[in-house]
Amino acid sequence: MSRFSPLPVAFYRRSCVEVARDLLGRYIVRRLDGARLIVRIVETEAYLGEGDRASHAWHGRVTRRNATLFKPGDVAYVFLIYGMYNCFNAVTQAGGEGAAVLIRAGSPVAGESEMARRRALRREARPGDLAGGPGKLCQALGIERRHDGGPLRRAELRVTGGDPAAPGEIVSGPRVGVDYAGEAAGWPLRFAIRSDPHVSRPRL
DNA sequence: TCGACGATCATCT
DNA sequence: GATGATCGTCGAG
Repeated sequence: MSRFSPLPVAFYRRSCVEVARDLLGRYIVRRLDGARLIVRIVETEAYLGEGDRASHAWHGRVTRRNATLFKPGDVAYVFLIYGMYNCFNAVTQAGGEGAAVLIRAGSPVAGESEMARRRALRREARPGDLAGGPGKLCQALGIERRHDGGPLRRAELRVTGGDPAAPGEIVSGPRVGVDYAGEAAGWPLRFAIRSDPHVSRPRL
């Protein structure tokens, strides 16, 4: 598999946690107004589905907002958070389970100046400024609600083979921003490439 | 119909 | 460390 060919459907139809780890190092390739924006995924979080209180699929509840979560793997789940930012997920597993992987951070590979423009940075970019957080990443890559439900294998937006992280350089810890989720808040479902400067805060 | 809230971020102190 | 921005969605009424 080459760095720029889309990951096959079968890649996503595995356990959510497995996919979350395997997505580290892969590329998100975004075609936008003739430009090509690329980031390498350096941080992910697994959201397991109905048994996971932090998941939008908690309790198996299906609503208009989260319907995409229950599709079979290989589609994007994009939702608006705090009225201002989007979050980009890859839906995983066979379908009907509500399992997905949140893409929390990426390291810019190509199109940095366009990303900086989209992020409206007022100062020189420091590591993590462009895509070091789920909201930032979507802003930098122009990922919006209209991508919700779309396959991750289109020219407009795709996830490709990239430069996968070695298992030994993967670290894990509790997920960010889910303190309300009781026991699930402590589950080590956040994954990142060790010491990568573009990983979001708090650092793992 | 309405009130509460969130898988965040930038900008303060 | 604390706070305000900002709005679609959900579930209660």
